[in-house]
Amino acid sequence: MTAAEEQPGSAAHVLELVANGSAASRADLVRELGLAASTVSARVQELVDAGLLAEDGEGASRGGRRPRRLRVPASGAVALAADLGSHHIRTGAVGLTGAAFDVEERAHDLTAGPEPAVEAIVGRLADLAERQRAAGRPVRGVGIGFPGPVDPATGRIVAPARMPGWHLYELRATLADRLGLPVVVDNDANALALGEHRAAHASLRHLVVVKAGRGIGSGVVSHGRIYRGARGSAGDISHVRVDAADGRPCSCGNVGCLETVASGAAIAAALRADGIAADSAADILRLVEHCEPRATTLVRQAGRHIGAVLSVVVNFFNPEAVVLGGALSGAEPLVAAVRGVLYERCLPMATSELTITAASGGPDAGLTGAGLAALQSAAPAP
Amino acid sequence: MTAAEEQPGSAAHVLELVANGSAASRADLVRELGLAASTVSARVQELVDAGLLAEDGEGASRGGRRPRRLRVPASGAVALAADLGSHHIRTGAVGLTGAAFDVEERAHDLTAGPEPAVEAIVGRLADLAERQRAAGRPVRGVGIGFPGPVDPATGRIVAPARMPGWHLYELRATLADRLGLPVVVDNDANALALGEHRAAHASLRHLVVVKAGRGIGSGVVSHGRIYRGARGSAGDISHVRVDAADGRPCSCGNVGCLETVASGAAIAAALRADGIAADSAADILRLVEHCEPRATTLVRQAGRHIGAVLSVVVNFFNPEAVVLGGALSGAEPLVAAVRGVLYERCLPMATSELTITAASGGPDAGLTGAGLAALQSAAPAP
DNA sequence: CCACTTCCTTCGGGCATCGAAGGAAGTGAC
DNA sequence: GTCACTTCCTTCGATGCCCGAAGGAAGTGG
Repeated sequence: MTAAEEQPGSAAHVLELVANGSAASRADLVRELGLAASTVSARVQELVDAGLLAEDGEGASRGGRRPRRLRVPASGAVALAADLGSHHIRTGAVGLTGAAFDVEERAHDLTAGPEPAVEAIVGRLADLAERQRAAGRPVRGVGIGFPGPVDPATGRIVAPARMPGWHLYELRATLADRLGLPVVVDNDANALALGEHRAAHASLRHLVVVKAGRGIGSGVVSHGRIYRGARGSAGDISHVRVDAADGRPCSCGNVGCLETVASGAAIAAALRADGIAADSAADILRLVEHCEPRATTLVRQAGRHIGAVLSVVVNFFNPEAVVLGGALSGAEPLVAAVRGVLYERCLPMATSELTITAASGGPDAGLTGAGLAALQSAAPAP
Repeated sequence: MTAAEEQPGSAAHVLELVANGSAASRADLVRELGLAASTVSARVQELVDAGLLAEDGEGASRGGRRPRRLRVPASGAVALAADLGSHHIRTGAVGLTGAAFDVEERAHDLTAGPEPAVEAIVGRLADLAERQRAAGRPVRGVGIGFPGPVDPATGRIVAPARMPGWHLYELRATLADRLGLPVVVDNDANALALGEHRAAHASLRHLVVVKAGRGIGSGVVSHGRIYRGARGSAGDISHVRVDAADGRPCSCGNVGCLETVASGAAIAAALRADGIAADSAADILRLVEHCEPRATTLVRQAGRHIGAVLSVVVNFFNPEAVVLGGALSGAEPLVAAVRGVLYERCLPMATSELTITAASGGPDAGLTGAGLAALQSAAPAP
């Protein structure tokens, strides 16, 4: 029932099923994987021998012998992860279960260019690596979520809006070099999508995860994996033209983009124009929670615009769920507006079994996703 | 370089590579598949023994021994195919190469309900089967392209607009029963997408094929295969709301859908309202070719509306190509308008290597796709 | 306590693929 | 012409993955 990874019954796949709770015993794995019991047993044995999996007492009987429960050992491997925002760097260690340890967020202005950002990231992650190793957890790799387009094959940043100096920056190579670990760099929305998929929707095959914060991004899960499209830019909904934004110049160089009316940055700017102090998405959220009417109106409007664009996506892509993440997804009016527009505009066939929900993975979902991506790409062999 | 089918080196895959011209010898197959030469040889031998593949003289040397050329034998298996339109039934036999034989189109009003349509289809296909068998070509199955939503798992028609009596009709089961052959039923746009992909864009992985005729549909190829989404309704762009259609009631029960301003039916209705006789998409095409200004304007406008919707799709899905098919794609102004809007509105990253083109598979592309789908689903073993 | 279920392992065997080795046929330099 | 080299394809073990049968261990429920 869970996302396929690589081969249907590979070691990595087994590990994932145990880590995310889909399977807690060999018998569960047999049911999930559809492989012969002997095959599963052999694979589990390998993983136990390699220290990547541990037996952990017995589970409840289902009418026969009790299963021997499996779990990922506490001393299991971790990946270091960093979730980069335009104004912060969030770091942490992510285990195979998707749990994040030792999470820390610091303010940092990414627009100041790549060098200071790399210094900050390397500093934080090197400390983190040391602490993890001291705690007996081997560090397998590094995952980075970057708030802009990333070429997934090379780990290079491509033409990010509003971040001069980053274009074609070799972020993966640089970090790999500095940290001496394999590094995976992906778009932040893709990281969030991966994290949400694993944390809350592991059984779904087709999923759209929207990250609504200062900017707007989306990550697409198709057939249980991140879908990137031809050039790696799939999931962009930020620069779709909407009529309500007619003529407004966008950071992408075009005019009338969704981002210019529905992003956190746009809402904050509109509030400031009305003399209401607001800078970040968190500020907006606070205003909405305090029932500031102007903020609520703007957020609801943003939700309607996002919903209008998503209605095309839902009809076209026919996902099983639309998950709203990012700071603004904490605002109920936004979620309600998106829901309303989608149910009103989309085909009944596309919405009849569609889940529309705010992200449930918490503030670490993006971090988790970046870490899981790194763990996944690192070979599970010891 | 070609679409993956099932296992990377299955018999069906080998057959497909030879059929579509990607490989003409065992050595080519080795290069395409990345398998060991011995493995490929064994698989080819099986297919030759089964009569599904034949040796055909020798090819050109590449500096060593000449390869023994492989081809699909003329007496190879075919599938019967039917491409259903709201007002016609087109039938033919499709070989593994994607060539269609014995094609015939008859007028038939599908809105009259399923029973007369089934009679017409069975009549035509039974004749066709007899002729093919007489010519020594075994008939492996039947593929149907239906102009409405199809549940791909069951081959049932689901809630087609404007076609009372078809809802939940068991088209696959009925035809399989009547013809005594395995039947595949799919949406006509999906069939067209499959046909176009094989005929002209076999090396592309992500592709959107729009069918613009009396209605508007689209078929999506992702990772080289038809993408269906959660409920099989993926690819719908017809019922996206566009502002220019504000308030117009649509056959789907909603208002303001793309279909109400950009479909062949809508254009024809607008022309009739202006006193210009037009009924079918073919009529519109004729008017455009005769430079009737009103028709040209309407078609260009339709292209802009379709382009606006596709711009969302292109940003989100990031395909390698957008292919415009269906009768209206023969109108240059429509293609030009779609191109213009896409290049204007989409992200440079999404369009920089995007191909936007009219379908090249000819009028039989949909038929071919339906037939290929049937051949593909029928096991290649004899 | 006895039949039945579930869980898991051991063992032999099937099947697909691989790589090495080599034969057949061709090219091109000398 | 001939000799080295290339390409094409086949034959023949060897290997590795997976399966199913058989069976032991442990529990449940009548």
